[in-house]
Amino acid sequence: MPDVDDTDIRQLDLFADMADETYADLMRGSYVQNFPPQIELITEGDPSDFLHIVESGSIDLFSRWEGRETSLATVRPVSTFILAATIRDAPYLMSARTLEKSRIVLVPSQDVRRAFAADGNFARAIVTELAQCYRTVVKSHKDLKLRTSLERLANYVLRQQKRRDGATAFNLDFEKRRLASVLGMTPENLSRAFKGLLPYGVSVDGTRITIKDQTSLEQFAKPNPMIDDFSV
Amino acid sequence: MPDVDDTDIRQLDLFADMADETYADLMRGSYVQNFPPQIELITEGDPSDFLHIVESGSIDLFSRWEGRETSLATVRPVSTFILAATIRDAPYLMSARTLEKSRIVLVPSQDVRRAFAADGNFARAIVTELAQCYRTVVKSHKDLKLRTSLERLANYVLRQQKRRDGATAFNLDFEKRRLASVLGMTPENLSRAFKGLLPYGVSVDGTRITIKDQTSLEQFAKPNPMIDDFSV
DNA sequence: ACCTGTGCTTGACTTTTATCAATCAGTCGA
DNA sequence: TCGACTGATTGATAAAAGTCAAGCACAGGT
Repeated sequence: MPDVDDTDIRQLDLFADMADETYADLMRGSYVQNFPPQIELITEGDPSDFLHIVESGSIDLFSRWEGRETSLATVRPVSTFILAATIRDAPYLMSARTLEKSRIVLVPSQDVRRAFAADGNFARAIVTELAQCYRTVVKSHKDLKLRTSLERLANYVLRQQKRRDGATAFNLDFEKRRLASVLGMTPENLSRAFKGLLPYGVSVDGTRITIKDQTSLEQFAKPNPMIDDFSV
Repeated sequence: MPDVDDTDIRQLDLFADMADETYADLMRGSYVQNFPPQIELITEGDPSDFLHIVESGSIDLFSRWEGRETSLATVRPVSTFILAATIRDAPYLMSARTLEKSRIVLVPSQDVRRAFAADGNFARAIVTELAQCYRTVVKSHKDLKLRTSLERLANYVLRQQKRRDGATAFNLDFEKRRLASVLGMTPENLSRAFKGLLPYGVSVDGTRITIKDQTSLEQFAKPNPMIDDFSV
């Protein structure tokens, strides 16, 4: 893998404690590729031939069924996706597409499984990563089942704000229709939901969100670490 | 752990390949307890002091938020729950209660983490288990986001039928209101949904489901292995 | 056999969410 | 500068799901 600056990758929790030899082994069969926006990298149901690592850009994980489609998550650098399918040697459960121009490292799944069997530290790192992924999905599942769309949006706004160190104004980092899909609603409804947050001091201008009344928003949203705190 | 017949447990994929010594170590600090029905074993947000293993009975994993409550999964013997919280040493994300009289093994989380660090085979077994759990939640998430409640019910019926080796009639194995909660709807709506399946040859008498027109039901439900096949 | 409680069902109604159609706003390229 | 396109918004309407209240059915205890 001569053309990849793999220092970032080596630093990932997943690989950091891996033996040098195993890491070199793993990277030997890997390759890097640049993809334009809106390219479908993998399709659910396909066999999991590669573990993917996003070096730059961003990836939409989504799923289709009977003509419907929903976004499940966004992957940002530097992290991996479809680890579970790779480990279980099972088909991908989600499809993935680039949202923007993205640089992806492709690691053959067979090599990952071999490294997993050979290197205890790697196996342990995978556990931590998977446990994290698992807990994240459980949280979104709770979000979806326990809250109305307005509540989901309110809490989403608060989570974003936290990511921006509490700024009272910030820009959404993706299209509204994708946000709608992630939150489990239609674009039309997202528009209306934003209006529904006006009484709680949230205003929207294009892609820019402004929180004018933090207290009021929090009182409405009732954020809960067991759903909203992605670090826990 | 003198009072537990642990042969079942030793057979679990999670422990099968573990070194004898590590296993003995792990079980030394564990204990078994019998619980009556409807006992809340753990509450979300609490620190994860024990890994739980269901020896007999059944467990409801659920979550509460602002007075609302939803069931997320049912755990049946012999298997573990809350593995992810234990491994990450993070608070439980779900609450758990006994549905019936249940026999539970409690393994101190610290011991599990120690065994995990010491025994590579155990670490690998945990990976497989977690990957499985993760994929299961992703599937229910897709079910919830991509389907209407009628479609979810139809596919649920088909999944149950599969579990009973394709029998055309079988009994639901839990209360309808809990089924409603699992499927993300109200009990009233579940009643109506069952009626909605009548045109597709599904009839319900109390707890007994009869499938009279398999083809018609499948045509409506459009089951998909990437959502409904729990073995994949 | 008869209460009594619990869970299930039903009907009427409300709220929430989706759909369809039209319009608007901003971007990009000719 | 002007279309042409794409995504966002709005309004009207419909469908889906939830709520509330009443009635029913069955099981368990007396």
